[in-house]
Parts: sequence; C-alpha cells; structure tokens
Amino acid sequence: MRIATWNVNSIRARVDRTVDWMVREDIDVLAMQEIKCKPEQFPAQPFEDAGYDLAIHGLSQWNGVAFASRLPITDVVTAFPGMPGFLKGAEGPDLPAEARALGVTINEQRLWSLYVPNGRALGDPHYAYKLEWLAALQRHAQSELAANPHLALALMGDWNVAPFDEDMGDPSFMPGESTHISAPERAAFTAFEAAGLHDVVRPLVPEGFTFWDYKRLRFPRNEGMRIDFILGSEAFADRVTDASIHRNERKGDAPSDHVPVVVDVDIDGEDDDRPMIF
DNA sequence: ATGTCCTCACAATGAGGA
Repeated sequence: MRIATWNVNSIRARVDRTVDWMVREDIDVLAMQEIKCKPEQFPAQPFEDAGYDLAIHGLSQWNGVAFASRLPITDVVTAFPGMPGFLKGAEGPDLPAEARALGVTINEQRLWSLYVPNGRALGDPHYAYKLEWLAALQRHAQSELAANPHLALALMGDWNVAPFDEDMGDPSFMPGESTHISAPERAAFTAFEAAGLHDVVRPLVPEGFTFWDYKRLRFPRNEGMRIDFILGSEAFADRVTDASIHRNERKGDAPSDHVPVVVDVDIDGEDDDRPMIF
C-alpha cells in the first residue's frame, strides 16, 4: 500500500488538486496538514466520491490535520498525551490545544498526521512551544514503543525542522539566527532516533526538498527546504519497499508550498495488484 | 521589494500566520 504525507496549505483551496493526485498516484492513505478549516467546512464529497474515508481535526482557520484512507480508519485521537497548548501572550500549563496532531489506526498500523509548530523566531514564545511540543511527542512515541516494541508506528508530517545542512537551501535562514536549523530543534528531531523512529524516506531518496517558500522565486531557484518527513518504527520501516518526493506538485496552477512525500509499504498477505505466479 | 498565498474580519482593505 502507498502511504503519503502532504501539507496542503488549505484543503478548500486545493481539494481538486489533492484528490486528482491521490487517484493518479494510487495513494491508499494520505496524512494532510494545514487543512485550515473546521471539520464541517472540509470538502469531504470529492474524497468520498474517490473512495476515501476521512478523519478530520480542525479547530479554526489555523493549522488542522486530517487523514484520507481507502481502508477503514479506527482509534482516532486528536492529540497525544502531554501535548502542550499555546495561547499568544500567555504562559504556563493548560493552554488551549491547537489542531496539530491526529492519530489513527489503519490496517494495523498506528499513523500520525503532525503539524509541528513553526517556531517563528529564536527567542519567540512560539519557539519554546515548538521545542516542548517535539519533546512531548518524542516521549509519547517512546512510551508507545516501550509498551509494544513491535508496533508499526509512523509519525508523518511537516516537522518544520531541517535536520541536516543540505536540507536548508533558503539563503535567508542563517545559522545561529534562524529557526528550523538551530541546534535545539535539530536535537529535538534527532531524539526520535533514540526512541527507535527512523526517517524511512531519506535512505531511498537521499536528496531533495519538500517545501519552497512562495516568496522570492524560491522554487525556480530551488532554494527550498527538506522539512516533511515520515519517521517509522522498526516494524514499520521493515515494510517500506520504496519512497518518493513528488516535486512536480510544486508546479502548475495554485500549488501548495509543500509537496507530497510517499512510501510504499508491503503488508503481509497483500498481493499488491500483481498477478500471482505459481 | 514588507517580494506570496491563504484565511477571517459586522469586509471591498487590513491583519495574522507561514
């Protein structure tokens, strides 16, 4: 089966493009970020007409995450335990949760659609929030795998971190001055490795960005960033047979600023549409 | 070039977020 993640930057602005791509690329499961709407505003019909079941989590015009799946979606949760909240100008515990995480079970795999806080600027309260949010997610993933080491777990989404120097091609991001490349953000990302979650795309697709800012000709100049990732547990990673970054989705009319990241997963017993040969 | 795109607001421009 084919599993993908895509920050769509408003599903209402891009529903036709999104569903057309899913059908054309034979996508079974898509984790979406930045749907930018509430569930009742989500354009469900085009997905349902194409044979997809939906799980949607949106609280306002900001953020918002969703899943579309050809297989049944169960065990839906709209936050992970310990997920911090955020409120501009406020500090401390018990701040309102944002719509940045959606956990589902599909075909005995635990999948998350994640929209990591942007951070805005070093020293901004949103930057501390980003680090706390990543640390809480890492703790949750670690405890899930401690309880069930064989769990097929995948954390998919827009991480807003460029883990390696070659992942940052935007010259306006400066070492020591900018988010996405700071040492604490990279450490927060690397901590998932210690929890047993590995980037399942990079070994198969060593190069390539997943995001290019709309401004300043970033796409024509290829001054993008690699910030969208699929991190898989050992049980999930063992099933991955191929991966791809769909750069062409940044082209044409009204693209998202992100492109889809895809993995092919070989489930036991799945015939993968290939004829059986005896 | 404060450069683009998307959303909402007691809207026809301004603000917030990325």
